[in-house]
Amino acid sequence: MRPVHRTSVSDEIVAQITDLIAREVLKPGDRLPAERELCKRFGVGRSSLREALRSLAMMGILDGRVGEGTFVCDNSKYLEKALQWGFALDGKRLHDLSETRMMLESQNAYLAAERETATDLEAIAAALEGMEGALEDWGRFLESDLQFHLLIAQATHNSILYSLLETTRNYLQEWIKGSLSEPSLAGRRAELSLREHRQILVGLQQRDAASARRAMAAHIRSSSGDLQEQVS
Amino acid sequence: MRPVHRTSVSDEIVAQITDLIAREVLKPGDRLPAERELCKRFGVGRSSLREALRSLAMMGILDGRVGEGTFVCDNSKYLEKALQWGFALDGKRLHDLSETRMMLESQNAYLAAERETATDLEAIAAALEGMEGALEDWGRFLESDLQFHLLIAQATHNSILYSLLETTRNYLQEWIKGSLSEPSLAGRRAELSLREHRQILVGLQQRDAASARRAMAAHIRSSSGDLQEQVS
DNA sequence: AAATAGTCAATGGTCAGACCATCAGCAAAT
DNA sequence: ATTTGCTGATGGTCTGACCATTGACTATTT
Repeated sequence: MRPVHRTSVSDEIVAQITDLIAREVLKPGDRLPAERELCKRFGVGRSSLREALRSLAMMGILDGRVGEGTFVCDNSKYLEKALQWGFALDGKRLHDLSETRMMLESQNAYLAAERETATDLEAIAAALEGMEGALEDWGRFLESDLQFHLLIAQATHNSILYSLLETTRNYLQEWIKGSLSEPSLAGRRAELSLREHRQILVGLQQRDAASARRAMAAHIRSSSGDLQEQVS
Repeated sequence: MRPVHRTSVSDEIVAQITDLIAREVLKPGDRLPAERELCKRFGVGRSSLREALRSLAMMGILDGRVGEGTFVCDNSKYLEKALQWGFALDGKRLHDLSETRMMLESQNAYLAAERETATDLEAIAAALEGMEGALEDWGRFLESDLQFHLLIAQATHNSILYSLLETTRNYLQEWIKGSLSEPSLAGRRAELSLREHRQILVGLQQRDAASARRAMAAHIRSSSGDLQEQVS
């Protein structure tokens, strides 16, 4: 004898729909049949169907619009949305997250240097210019800073690494913004950041992967150091 | 004028419950009030409440058991569950995943060598012995293999890195099992694997982080190489 | 002819009530 | 002390209803 297979109706519906999306029978932007129609097709009640649809909507896979219908969301947001649930952000987690980011950023710089296209480089350089032009505006400066790092991740042409970095950065971003809000420190930090970013860009432009990684690691280390001080 | 704030009932409930968990008012293992009771407290219908609970259950945050109640799941499963949704596993994704794993495993070996406790080392060594004793049983061999890698991740004492590796491994595990099912290749692979694992363990035992990382990278490279051949 | 206002059917969002299978706990029977 | 059967509570599911929103269509006005 073996444990019997217990399956709930809504779980099955979720599985079927995700399968349809994975097999590209349903593509991003597509409209699903109306709920009452789906009930008949699946042979289930509307409650169970809605519990499935709502779960998928909460995960960023589907999007229900009153009076219009239910649509398949853009794929690229899956991982990010999914990751948003699951962090309780205690002190230890924050440290772990910081460490994970360090590792992601360094390796991304390395891979980016190997794989970047001319377009990638131009965009990264533009982000750096944006930082230089926003030395007086801390908010805009941070925005360009974030862009710089995300563009490097994009240059790895690895969608998973990009998603992971995007998520970890998003979590840390608010914290960074808050911790470095003191004007005196912000000025020093901005200049330092700028120098470090230039180093990274040099490494990327020369397509020197090891150098790019080293520069990125140094930058994160110095940046994290300032943050740690603020907190501890 | 500005766009009005549109919020759905179940979204609000999800937000409230996750907030309660984040603030540790609800701790893992705790039992929530019965659904009909929660309806009264939130002042909503049972459908909306259930859509919220079901979404949280699907994300691995809650667990509903018939006749018993709804319980808060163990925190550590958040990330894993969350990551399960969001992969469509096409060819490119598989490559990206493989590359991400390479990076995680290498860095984990490095960090583990720096932070591992005596207990960690014993467990890792035990897993290696398990592999040696299962050379004739491919299934058990792979099981010990997986354990070996997970224990190293655990030795980093970074919960996020552990979760990430666990997830990527889980995705690749089935693929590994299927691809290396040919008996002839399996034997060669097992012996090679064993030698490489011993190298890693030596690095860990000497607490030589750089050496451990190098050995792990070599192992993953050789292992991935065999897999790539099988697929391409 | 064009722009505006009104109508209407379809849709997702919500609610209330009902029934079922399952489980924990307890009492009665063995 | 163990087993059996009962019972109430619970999550899982179904049904039918009502509401607010949306978009297409129609009638009205300019």
